[in-house]
Amino acid sequence: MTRVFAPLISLFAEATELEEREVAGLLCPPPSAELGDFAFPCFVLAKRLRKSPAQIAAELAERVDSNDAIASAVAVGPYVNVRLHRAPFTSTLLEEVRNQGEQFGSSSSGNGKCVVLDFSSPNMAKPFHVGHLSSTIIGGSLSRLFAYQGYRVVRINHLGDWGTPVGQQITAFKRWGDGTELDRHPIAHMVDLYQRFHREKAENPGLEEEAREWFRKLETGDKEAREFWEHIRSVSIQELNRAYARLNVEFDAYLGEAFYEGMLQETIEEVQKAGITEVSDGALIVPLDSKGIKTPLILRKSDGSTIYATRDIAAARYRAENYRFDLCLYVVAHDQELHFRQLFATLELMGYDWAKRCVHVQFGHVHGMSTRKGGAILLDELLDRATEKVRETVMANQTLFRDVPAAEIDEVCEAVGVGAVIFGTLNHRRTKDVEFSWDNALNFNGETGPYVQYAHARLCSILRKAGDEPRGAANVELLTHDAEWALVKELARFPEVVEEACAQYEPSCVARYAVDLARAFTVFYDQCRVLGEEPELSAARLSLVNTTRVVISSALHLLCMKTPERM
RNA sequence: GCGCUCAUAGCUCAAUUGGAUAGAGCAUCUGACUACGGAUCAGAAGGUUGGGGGUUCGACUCCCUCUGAGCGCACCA
Repeated sequence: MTRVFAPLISLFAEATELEEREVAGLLCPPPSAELGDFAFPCFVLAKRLRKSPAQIAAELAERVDSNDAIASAVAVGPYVNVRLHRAPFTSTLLEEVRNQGEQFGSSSSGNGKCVVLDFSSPNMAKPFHVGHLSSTIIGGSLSRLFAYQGYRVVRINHLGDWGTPVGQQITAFKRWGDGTELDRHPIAHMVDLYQRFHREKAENPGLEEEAREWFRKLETGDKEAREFWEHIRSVSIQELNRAYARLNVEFDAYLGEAFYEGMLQETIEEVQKAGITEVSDGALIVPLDSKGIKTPLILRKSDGSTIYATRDIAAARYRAENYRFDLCLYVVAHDQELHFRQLFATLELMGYDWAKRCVHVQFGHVHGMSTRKGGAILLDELLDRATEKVRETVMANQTLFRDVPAAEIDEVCEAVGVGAVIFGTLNHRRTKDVEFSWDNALNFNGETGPYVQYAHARLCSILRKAGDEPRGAANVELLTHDAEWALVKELARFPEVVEEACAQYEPSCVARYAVDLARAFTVFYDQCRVLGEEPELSAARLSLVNTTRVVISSALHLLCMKTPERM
C-alpha cells in the first residue's frame, strides 16, 4: 500500500471509528471524476449507528471538511465525496516512485513464504501449439506477481515425459525413423512418426503390443530404450526452452512424470496406510463420497500399472516435503477440474494439512484455434505472423528507424508482436472461454498490448529528447491540469492492483490496469505539452512522465512483456 | 442423467466482489493542432445484463427455476 492514501484513510478511520484497513477497503473512486476524487460509502455504518446512510454521510461530511489533505467533502446521498488537495498527494506519489523505482508496487507480504507454480507442462516430442499459451502465460505472469510480493517462487514444468505414448514414439522411430532427419528437425520428425503410428495401428494391431513392450523395456531400465528416451526428452526441452524464451517465461525445474516413477510404490503404500483405499473391479481406488465426489480416484489400474493420479499425489508430496510451500498452484485448463478435486480430496483424507493450500487455477478454453486442415496453430506461426504484421508498421516509419541497425529492428518487432499475443491471452478473466480470431489477434489498435507499449515508447521518447532524467523534487504546485491529476490518481492505484491480481490469481487485473494507465497517459500527452514549456512546469511534467514510464514498465514486466523504447 | 464453468452493445471483453446514471475496445459514422511519435485523441450511435421468480434500503453480482453454450463424469493426461 502506498503512503499517498494515508492521510485520507486515517481521517475517515478517526471520524467513523472504523479500522484503517476497513476504511481502505471502502474508499473507491466515484463513477465520475466530476463528483470528486474519492468516495466513502456509508452503508456499513447504517446498522451500527441506526441512522440512514444519507444522514450519516451528511454528518460525516461536516466532520471531515477541509484540512491539509482534503479540499472538500460533500455528501451526495449515501456517499461522502472527497476532493483532495492535489499537490501533497502528487508530491508524495512522485517521491515514492523516485525512491522505490521499479520496486514501487511491490510488497513484502510474501516474505518468508513459498509458492509452487505448476504450469505449461506440455508433452514431450509434441509440437508447442497455441493451446499451450494460456497455461504458460498465466503461469509466467503469476510467477512474476508472486515474486513481486516477496514470495519465493518455484516454477515447475510437469513435463509429460512418460507413459504409453513414449512407447509408441520409440516403436515408430525404430520402424520408420531417420537418424539424420531426427538431428535436423527432431520435433517435426517425431510428430510425423507419431501420426503415422496412429494411422497404421488400425491395420496393424501388432503395433500397440510393440509399443507396450518398448515402454515396459523403458520402465525396467533397458539401455537402448533409456538412451533414446533421454535423447528425445533432451531435444524436446531444448525446443521448449526456445519457445519459452520467446514468451519471456522461465522454469526452475523440469520435473516431469518420469521423475516420480521411483516414488510410486511408496506413495501407494502411504495412501493405503491412511486406510482410505478399496479394491474395485481389480483396481485400487480411493472412494471420495465422503468429500461429495462420486467418482473415485484410481490409484492403480486393474492391470497393475499406475496412472496420472498416483503421480500427481507423489508430486504433491514431493513439493510439500522439499519446498514446504504456503501455496501450490496448478495452472491447468478447466477440463481437469474433477481430477484436481479428486487429488486434493485424497490429500486431505491422507491427513495432510497442506492439502488445503493447493489450488487449481483453472482457465477457459480458447475455441477456434485450428487451422483449416484441422491441426492446431503452432505457436511459432502465430508469433511470426504477429511479428511480421508489426514490421509493416515499423518499416513505414522511416524517420524513426532510419539509423537503427537491423538487429535492433528485429528485436522491436519481436517484442511488440509477441507482446500483442501475450496481452491478448491476459486481458480477460481466465475462467471464461474465448473465441480466437486472426483479426483480433493481429489487431494492434485500441485495448491491446501494442497500445500499452506504444505509450511506453512515447514516454521514453520524451525523456530521450529532454536529455537527463529528472532528478530531485518537482514543483508539483504547477501540475494543475485535470489530465495530470487523472494520471496521478491512476498511478497511485498500481500497488493495490498488484495485490488484487495475486489474491485472485488474475493477471488480467494488471493487463486491464496497464490499458487504463496508458490511456490516462495518452490523454495527458494530448492535452499537456511537456517540452518547451516554462522550465519549472516542464520539469514538473517531466517528473510525472518519468514516474509513468517506471510504473508502465513494471506493469508490462509483470505481464511477461518487453518494454521497447521505440517502436 | 449427474457435476463444473459460462451467458452483458452487431463482435471481443469490463464493472472496485451487493452500491451512485452498466463502462471500454473493434466494426460503423463525424471531427482533430505546420508543437514532445496519428499503433493517437475528441465526439455520435449502439443495452429489458439469456427468460421468469425470490432475498433487501439497493442485484450484472447472492438463492431457486427454465433456456442455451463449453467441458467433465473409473482404469488417457
